[in-house]
Amino acid sequence: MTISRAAQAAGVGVETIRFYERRGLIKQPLKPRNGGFRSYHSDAVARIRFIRQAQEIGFSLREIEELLALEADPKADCGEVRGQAQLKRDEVRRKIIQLKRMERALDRLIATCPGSGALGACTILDGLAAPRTAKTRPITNGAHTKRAKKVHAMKTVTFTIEGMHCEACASTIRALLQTEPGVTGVDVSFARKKARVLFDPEIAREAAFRDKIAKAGYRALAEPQPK
Amino acid sequence: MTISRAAQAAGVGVETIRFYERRGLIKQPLKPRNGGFRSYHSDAVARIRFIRQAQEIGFSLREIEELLALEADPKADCGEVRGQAQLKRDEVRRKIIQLKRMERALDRLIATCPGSGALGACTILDGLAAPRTAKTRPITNGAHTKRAKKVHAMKTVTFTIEGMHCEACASTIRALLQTEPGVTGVDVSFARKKARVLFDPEIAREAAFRDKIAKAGYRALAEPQPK
DNA sequence: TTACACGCCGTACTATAGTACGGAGTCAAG
DNA sequence: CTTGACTCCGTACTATAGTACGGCGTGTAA
Repeated sequence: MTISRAAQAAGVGVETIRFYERRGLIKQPLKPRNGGFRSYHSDAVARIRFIRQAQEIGFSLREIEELLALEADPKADCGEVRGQAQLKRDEVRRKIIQLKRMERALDRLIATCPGSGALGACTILDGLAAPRTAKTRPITNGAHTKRAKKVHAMKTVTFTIEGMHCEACASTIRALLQTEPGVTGVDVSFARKKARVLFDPEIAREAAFRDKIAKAGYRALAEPQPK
Repeated sequence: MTISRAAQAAGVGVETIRFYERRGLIKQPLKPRNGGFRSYHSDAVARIRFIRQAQEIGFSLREIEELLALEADPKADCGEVRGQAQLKRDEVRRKIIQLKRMERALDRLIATCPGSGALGACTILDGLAAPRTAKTRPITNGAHTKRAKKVHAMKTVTFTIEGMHCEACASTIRALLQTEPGVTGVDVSFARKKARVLFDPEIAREAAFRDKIAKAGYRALAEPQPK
């Protein structure tokens, strides 16, 4: 197999193979002494494929080099390879958590940017630049904690919303309310000009909903609550 | 706050701050007209921290620039900012999907790796070198192709495996066999010391299974096939 | 047999994301 | 008022992961 065939088979460019050879990731086949072109074995293709896939899951060429070195080492232990993979996985997991935080921040930003009204403080910075992740509160010793899984009495409140001019506005308000802590259900109707929120009164406050809606440029009028 | 204090607070080097300034990611505070050093506000620190965290989760500086642009100019047309934010959110979602894929791939590798023992049995290296998902076969034009969706006569073969000493060994063999092209089903029982493989005889060969199992350090004895 | 596509090889270039360095200016403590 | 730490600024260098280019040699097919 010529280099271009091998490149094709492995799904990379010819130059990339040469680059890997230079980097020592794959060994260059010898040129036949009677002249002619180097011949690439399908093993080389497998190796290149390995490199690419390992890269895709986040390994750098240096790390891949180490992995490949382990493979070549007859007394290497499989546990080592496994350990590398675990480290990578942890890294990936951390990244996913961060990205989710960012996604939420963007959701919030999108929600608070209704297409009209002041865009107040943007929340992307808050979303990520959170060295203060309040979640990291000290873990109290289970034996001492009194707080049993409390039965929450959920509450519903309905607002009449003024200022919505399309379905998008309703979406905005929906998204906005959903980001409030303690809120478990939201139903906003553009047609009926209503927003209904199901929430835990021990966590969320009605006033916060009104504030949030007002900040987005709408007016929320609390309805007398039936019941 | 001087630049070195800001750098310290943000956890980067002084040169990095200057680099971000040059790149336009953060604006350089003005030098006091009466001479002296520039003064950095804690907002700048927050911004730098944001940049770092966004980078960590896979955003390039260019992308971060765009993210930060969302936060800046509050007088920008809100609809535009919203649109940008939505694009960014989609990007974030794509990143999450990609990372989850990586995580799953790593999980698979970790799960099937016996965790100790000779590398011959390490399925990570095998798993990564596997000719990725043959799904990318060229789509032949339906009208011209003669090859109707051939009815494959699948075949089953059962081996008696010697040398398995725990369930993990069974997993290893399972994973190993699953990577073989043409294999559509694998059932390995540690208790019964058996491996059953469902495969397409036009693609896979029984000998290849035995080889692979042997390479992993087990012995596979073909059983007489009950038709 | 001759064209031309490919192979070989070295060097150079790209982008991203910093780091390092050298010289001049500035501040603040001893 | 000197010294040392720090700032400022531009230029240059580093690593990673390739990609491109130019000149030459070679293999194959018309």
